[in-house]
Amino acid sequence: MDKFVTRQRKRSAVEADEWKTEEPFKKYKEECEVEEEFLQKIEAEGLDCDYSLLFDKEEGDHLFNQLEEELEYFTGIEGTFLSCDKAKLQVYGKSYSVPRKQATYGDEGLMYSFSGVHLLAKPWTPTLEHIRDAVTKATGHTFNFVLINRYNDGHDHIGEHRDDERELDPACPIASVSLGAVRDFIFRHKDARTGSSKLQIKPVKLELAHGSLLLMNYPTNTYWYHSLPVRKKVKMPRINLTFRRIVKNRQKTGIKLV
DNA sequence: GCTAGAGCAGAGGT
DNA sequence: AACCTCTGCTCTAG
Repeated sequence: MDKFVTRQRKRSAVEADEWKTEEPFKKYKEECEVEEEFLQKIEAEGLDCDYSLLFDKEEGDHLFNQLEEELEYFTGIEGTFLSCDKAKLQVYGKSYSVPRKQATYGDEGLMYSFSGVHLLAKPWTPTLEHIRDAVTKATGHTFNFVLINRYNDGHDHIGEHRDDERELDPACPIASVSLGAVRDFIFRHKDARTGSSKLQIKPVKLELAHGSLLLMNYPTNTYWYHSLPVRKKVKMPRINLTFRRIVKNRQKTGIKLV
């Protein structure tokens, strides 16, 4: 009797029409911003995160626009650039387009690896340095690398995964900055993914707002998988920046560069 | 307030 | 770490 019915009655015919286009996103965002708390501790068994708003709307909008101009995303693997604007990935013997766009920036010579692909970091841009320094100021941690995922709309997503611990400094949290569309973000404990123990540990669901910072502290990444699921109602893009500290001598040896 | 169809979200197999 | 298929839930028009 819910919320939806009440909302429907309040709305005029004009508003109802707008609701079908971009309005829901704007209203949703406004609601979220009002309700947002400054700092939120998120805890569960082996999960330790801090959520806060790092940038207000105005600054977030500015940074988003700057990044849209500055960033160069990977469009292919093994040095082959495809006509399609998204990179391809081999999964179960089939080739798929990566359902998002990715870029890596950081200190000279650093590399990030996943699914057998090795991505060489591009040099920091002014905007990325600005965001990185803001995160350092807020957290007290320094970072030498950032992985950027751009989700064009609610169809773009990333499946459940953990970040590769072998090349990360475990003492340094992973700092995730969100700009643009609000998206759901889900943590699931590794033991809750199969069979009997499935019901014991519930997933932890968050909404990541425009300008927000999510700090994933140790040992979160050891026990919990995370994902950004499909949300078809979302029509706007989101840029996510995950700042990390990579330990050089633990890096896998690169065979392929992009 | 109820019902049925459409569309979406989540889980498992590949 | 991707898609496809199946199932069950929610939304919404009538």
